[in-house]
Amino acid sequence: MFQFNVSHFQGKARTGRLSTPHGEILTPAFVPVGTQATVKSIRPRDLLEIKSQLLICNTYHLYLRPGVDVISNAGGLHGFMNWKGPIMTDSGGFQVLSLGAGIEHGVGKTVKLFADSTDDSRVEALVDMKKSRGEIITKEKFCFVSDERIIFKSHLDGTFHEWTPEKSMEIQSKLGADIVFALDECTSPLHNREYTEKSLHRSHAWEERSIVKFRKLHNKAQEIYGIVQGGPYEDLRTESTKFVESHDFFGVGIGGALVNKTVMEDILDWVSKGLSGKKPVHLLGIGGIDDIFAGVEKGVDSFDCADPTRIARRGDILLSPDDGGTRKNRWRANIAVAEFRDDLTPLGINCGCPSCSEGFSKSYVNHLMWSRELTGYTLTTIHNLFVMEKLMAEIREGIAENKLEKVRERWMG
RNA sequence: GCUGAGGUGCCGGAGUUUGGUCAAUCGGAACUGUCUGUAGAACAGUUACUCAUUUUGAGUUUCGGGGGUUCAAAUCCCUCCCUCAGCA
Repeated sequence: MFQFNVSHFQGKARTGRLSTPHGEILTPAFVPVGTQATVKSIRPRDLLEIKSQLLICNTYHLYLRPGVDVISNAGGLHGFMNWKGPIMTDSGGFQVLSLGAGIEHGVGKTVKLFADSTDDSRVEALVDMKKSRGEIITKEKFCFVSDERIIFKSHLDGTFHEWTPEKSMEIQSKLGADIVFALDECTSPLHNREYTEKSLHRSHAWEERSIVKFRKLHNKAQEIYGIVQGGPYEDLRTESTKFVESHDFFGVGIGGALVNKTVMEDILDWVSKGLSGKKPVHLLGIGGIDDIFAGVEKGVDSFDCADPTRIARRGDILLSPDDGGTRKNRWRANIAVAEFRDDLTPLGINCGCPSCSEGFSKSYVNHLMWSRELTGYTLTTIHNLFVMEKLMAEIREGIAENKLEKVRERWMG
């Protein structure tokens, strides 16, 4: 049922086919984020129309609401959300960061660090600086970690929930995604070497418990990815890659990789050296257009990212090179600003996405955004995901024809 | 023409009774920035001018126009203009 076959290589970049019980995924693939069993503001039929192949939903959010049994009784996520294609579920590991140290450190998973940020003294100096400016501390954490378990404090109602790797597996089994992730701890870019190393070994222990539990569940309709952690430290990344490769994981996830752009490329480089090449590789949570090229060229097969759908709801539309997207403008334009109020051209003049080909103008979407009208979010979300799919299709074709550099040149300049 | 109610920053709208802590509460809007396994249809900052600046800052011109009282006026007095409602 599960298979991963590479059909072409160009260097480390590769294109292939990932087979799951709910369909095949052409790789490299972009994975829209559907945290709460919906890609916000659009329907499964919209996803089909723009040729999205695989979604990622979030175990933590769905466990809290509507609850695992509701989804299980509906026939799992596929039945519940009426998306018949492949799905992956995150394990809750990211919430360890986003609800825990992320709040404590006052950062998301990215932070503008120095190029040589593997130097702990400089990272700690940055932490001190952020503390002195009052950018750190302040808010209460929602997630607490120990070797044995995670304790979440629900962001919805404040109730406490204990999670173990075993529990994450049980929940993910009931949710019924095609691909599940082992429970890990995603570390903050502001964690030091000592903590990151300790955390890595804890993640490995959790991942071992995850796979033992997962195999015991004998759920043939699912497969599991392990996750490489290790922060910005080469030896830890190498060790972690070896760990995931040598265990019975179907695929490899790379987590916590976007410390900053420079370090991310280093991390991808270190990890790619340790990969056997047989397992599909998913880069967790990263999907900037430049990041995707960086990942593909190191052998990454799939990317999920909340950014295209999130910025869509703010009025930022993605621009392919056909519509003036460049590295300089970060392939985007904000359609909600006043200068577009009278612009009757489509969002992307040369786009061809459902929103643009139906003729919805910048002026109209500007008005919808300005008025907070829901249709606006739908139109921009469809547009942005379409641009991502256009990018991925070009990348796949580029690799197949040994001209990836031309695709890169077209998008990156 | 009479009577009454008003004229405040991009807009709406506080503040005027008890002059100072008012470059002016609050809301909207705009602009800028942030955003990458979604506590996110979010958040932060800016929105009179000049200088200084890591911060606290200093100065100038502002609350319909003009004049006055006062150490000090969006707030008090005089006068003019304008808007709205009712009555002629």
